[in-house]
Amino acid sequence: MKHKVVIVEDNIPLSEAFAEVIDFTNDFEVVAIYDNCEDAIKNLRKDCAKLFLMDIELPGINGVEGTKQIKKVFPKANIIMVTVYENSEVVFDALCAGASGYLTKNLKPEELVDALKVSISGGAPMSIKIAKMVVSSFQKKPSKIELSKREKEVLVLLSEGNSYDSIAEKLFISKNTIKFHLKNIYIKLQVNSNIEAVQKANKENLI
Amino acid sequence: MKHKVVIVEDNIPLSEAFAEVIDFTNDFEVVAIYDNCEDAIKNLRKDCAKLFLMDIELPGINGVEGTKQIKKVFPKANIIMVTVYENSEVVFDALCAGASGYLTKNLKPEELVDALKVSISGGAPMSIKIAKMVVSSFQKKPSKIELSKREKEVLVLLSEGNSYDSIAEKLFISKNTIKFHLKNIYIKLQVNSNIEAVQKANKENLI
DNA sequence: ACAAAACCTACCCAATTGGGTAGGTTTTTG
DNA sequence: CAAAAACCTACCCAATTGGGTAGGTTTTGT
Repeated sequence: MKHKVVIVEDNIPLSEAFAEVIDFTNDFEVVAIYDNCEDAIKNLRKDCAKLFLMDIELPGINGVEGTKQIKKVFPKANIIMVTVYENSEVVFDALCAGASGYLTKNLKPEELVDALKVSISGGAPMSIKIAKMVVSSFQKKPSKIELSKREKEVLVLLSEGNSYDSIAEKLFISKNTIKFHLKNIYIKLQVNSNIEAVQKANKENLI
Repeated sequence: MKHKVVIVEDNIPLSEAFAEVIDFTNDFEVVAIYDNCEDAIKNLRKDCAKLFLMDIELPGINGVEGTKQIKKVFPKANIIMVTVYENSEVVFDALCAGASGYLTKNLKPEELVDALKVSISGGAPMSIKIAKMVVSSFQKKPSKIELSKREKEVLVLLSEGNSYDSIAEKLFISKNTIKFHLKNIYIKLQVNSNIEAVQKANKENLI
């Protein structure tokens, strides 16, 4: 039994080329080709495919939105984005939407097939550049802002929802001292409210 | 000119096997093998390698900590973790520390060489399972908590550090209404302060 | 058309927070 | 050692926030 693949791509020659490559394999077969997400979503249950090759730039519903909708119906669908976009925002949007892989259109036939194999076996096919982007997104650069140990403690407790009183109790110091530290924290972070301080500390990886 | 590789691995037979594979290639050569991070860090400038194969479980400084220190001296070092650990915490710790790739020890010789090639060309070599984990980490599951459109607007503005007054101005409604919405938000999120609300909303991907 | 939900406003009071000054001790560092 | 930095406390006052009640309009769904 071959794995069913649906292609959603408005560049017809390209989708036909993909289909030809896929149908040539022993393990995969293309059950439908759509040039828009709407039709793909309409026929989801009929096609009953586990694998999707999804373009991003599509007329009507775009690929990211389409991915969300397909995943809502079939959470286990493997949706591989195949697009020309390589800028970080689109990539992360697609991954957040539930894409299980991300390839760029300049891929070779065997790469396409490899990606399908990787995907069906629970992996996440990615082009080299995308993999790098994804990994890089974890590498938080340290902030240049320096908080003292005590200031960090206060900020952490504050971020957990403690009131000044509660922080004071937990650190065994007076509420006035908490205020004193926060005042200094606000200056260092250049903010003027507790919420901003917590947000900024999070963004700067200070806590 | 071959690319210099340093191996940090306390399983000597394994590190020697790696070295043998690497030295057999035309593009890479092992310039040093260490069974601990301390020595590797000490000889950083002498070895002057661009590539590191780093074990995680090491006596003394562990691989994650070692990675941080090496990246501090050589931010451009390509450090590939090669370990048996596959649990998410360790993987993400390693990536955050600056690892540019993550492989598991059951890898084949050609996979090792491929990883080096990928890494040197700016990519991020990962085993299939790790790639999947990394991609999955982006897929935020939607919260079951439902906020109205207005409540989200208020919460977003609050999270940006606006005071009630400021939020009221921006939404063209009265401060009292802001308080009203926040009261409801606090109930829905089961919190009782603005900071907690913002934190929880972030955690639940509500804003 | 009706009910439910969402949205809006106002008022009150208690509690918390922000910002300031003024001073003290302890720890770190040149 | 002396200076600097971090840490601590207290007090004051203005402003903001939390929590409550009581009512209104608009939008949504059945």
